[in-house]
Amino acid sequence: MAVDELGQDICGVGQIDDAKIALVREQLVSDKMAERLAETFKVLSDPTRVKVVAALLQGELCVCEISEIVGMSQSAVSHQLRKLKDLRLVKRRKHSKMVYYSLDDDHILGLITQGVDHIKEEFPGTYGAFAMPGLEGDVDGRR
Amino acid sequence: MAVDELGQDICGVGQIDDAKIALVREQLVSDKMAERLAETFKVLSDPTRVKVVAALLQGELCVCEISEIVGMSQSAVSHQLRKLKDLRLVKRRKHSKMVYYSLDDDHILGLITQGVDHIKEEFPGTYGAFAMPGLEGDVDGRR
DNA sequence: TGCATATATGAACACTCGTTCATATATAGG
DNA sequence: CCTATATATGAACGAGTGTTCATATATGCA
Repeated sequence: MAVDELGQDICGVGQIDDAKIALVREQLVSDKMAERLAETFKVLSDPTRVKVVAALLQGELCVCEISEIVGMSQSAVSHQLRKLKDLRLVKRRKHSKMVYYSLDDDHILGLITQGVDHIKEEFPGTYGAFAMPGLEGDVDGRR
Repeated sequence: MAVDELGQDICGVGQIDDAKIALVREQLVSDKMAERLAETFKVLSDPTRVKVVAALLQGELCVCEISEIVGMSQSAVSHQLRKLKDLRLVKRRKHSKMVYYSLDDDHILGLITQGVDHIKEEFPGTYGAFAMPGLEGDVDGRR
């Protein structure tokens, strides 16, 4: 039976509890993976950064273009780009005075796509233009 | 040429700027979608919630089982389950005194899978057991 | 060299978040 | 009824976040 760290009974559902919990724990993500997954999702947990990433799905852009597109100050965008870069969602390319940012790998598109599909299923409705490569879904979220 | 709200030139890269920015903006996610995407990712941006979701990938669990599995207090888990439920990542089923939680739809597995693939590409290495359905990747992240 | 422009960054602020603690609600069993 | 158990929740605390503002760095051009 499952007991807590004080040795008291919890969740009195029978004697197979311990085995079940041990089994689930065995198959669970490691602490390190859970932490890195959380970090990765956290960097996409801000509307400004989502917009930046969505804009970059269409190709590389310099900082001031991104700033114009998402409607935020150059400083704010620069701070956010650093976070995206630290978590390796975007990479930089310098050319003369400008710095061009682009997506670092193609799992980013997959993450956004899964997120969009989830939202369209849970909150059906139209969300405006969203016809980026690989995301040409209709309003029902089917493709 | 792109100008800021004061009418000053920015990003002096030529006269096609305005058109490019307008084009990217047209294809951009809507404000509402960006907000909802950020909300969805935010709920996965905490290691405790990631572990809860990962545990539920193996099937439904009651609160005290989840509490045991992730090693957190019943209260903390209950608070987090509410957030997961508000964002419709999990759903509840009551039976006598217990409440059983399970994943709400199958995009959640997709989100975790994409996240894991991204992490295994950016930070190669072993992350312990992670052999949940659909996630039987080797240490290189290939399948 | 000197000035303008593109980007980065540190400090500071209001705001949000996750946990703990205490307590409330609900159900089962006597 | 009363007690025990499973879960939910409000308050409060420290920790962290995103923005703005001022300023620093770096590059291009005259």
